[in-house]
Amino acid sequence: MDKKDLEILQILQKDASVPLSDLAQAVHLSTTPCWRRLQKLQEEGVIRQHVVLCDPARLNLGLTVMVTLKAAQHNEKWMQKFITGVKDIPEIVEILRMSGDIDYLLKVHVPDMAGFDLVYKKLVKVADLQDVSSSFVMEVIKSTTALPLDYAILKSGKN
Amino acid sequence: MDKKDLEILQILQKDASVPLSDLAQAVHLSTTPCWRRLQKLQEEGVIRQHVVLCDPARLNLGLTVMVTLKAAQHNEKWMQKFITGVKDIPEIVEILRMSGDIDYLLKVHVPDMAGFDLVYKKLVKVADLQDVSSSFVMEVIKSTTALPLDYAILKSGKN
DNA sequence: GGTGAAATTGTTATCCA
DNA sequence: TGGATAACAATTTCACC
Repeated sequence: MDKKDLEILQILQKDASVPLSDLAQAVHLSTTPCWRRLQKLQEEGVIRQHVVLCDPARLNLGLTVMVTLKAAQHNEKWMQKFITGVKDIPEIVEILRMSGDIDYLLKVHVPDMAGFDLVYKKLVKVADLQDVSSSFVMEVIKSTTALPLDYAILKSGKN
Repeated sequence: MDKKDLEILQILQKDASVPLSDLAQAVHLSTTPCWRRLQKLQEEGVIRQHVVLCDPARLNLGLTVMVTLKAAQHNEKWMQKFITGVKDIPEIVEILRMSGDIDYLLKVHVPDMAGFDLVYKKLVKVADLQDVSSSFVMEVIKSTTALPLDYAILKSGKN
């Protein structure tokens, strides 16, 4: 990976609908090498997915809730039960296992409080939980899928 | 928006690189009406962006940190200072203003602890903060940009 | 690695049911 | 609204630096 690859990623992380010809021009390349770089980035798994991002408000998802919880038991069996039970709930878009005081942090998209209550009830049925706590998102100040590229390890010294 | 629109979104939220002809076939339509629906979904702002998702690990972003913090002052001036200062830090990919005990929740991507410390120092310089607390992500169990579509309000009764 | 152009495939516009 | 076709633009492959 070199500087041009990062330039390509920078653009595509913001807008993947740009034609290859425009992308190539932006990184001062012709289409073929630019295309080959793209292929390589996908094969290597640097680029994982091509997706569209939807507006939660337009899909009647006006409420975002962050749920923190502790496991009732700390063993493999509990963890498996919890993960398999929670993973397929579509309203839960993110499940992070955390260090420190809290075991898991979940992000939940629902239309409203009533909708959240339904998900909450589903959640507590999955496995024994301790200290379930819900915080509601008042305002999304920033939200991006674009990762910082400044730390990527470059192969060639040519910048 | 009707059921076919949701089917289109369902597919594109997982993979936006499918050719229009395949997409059309999947929703039992020919390319033209499928294309028109896509255009409309974009114009209406249901589809916000077309992006590629990258693998943090491959970009040397091995550490994800969730930072919670309280404002030192609760006024518009402080908020403006905080937001403008934090928004442009590329390692901070998400800033949520929360209800309850904690004022803000941030998501930070960095290579390692040393990298986080640098961002942390940047962060505390921006504005006066109270109770800054960092939790480290041990494992990403689920992470998707695909929103649940079951709550969308359908215009036509034809399913 | 890079270029330019040909072959292939996908997208957009026009028109008709 | 949906479908067929044609015009257009894009991507992928190829032979050659």
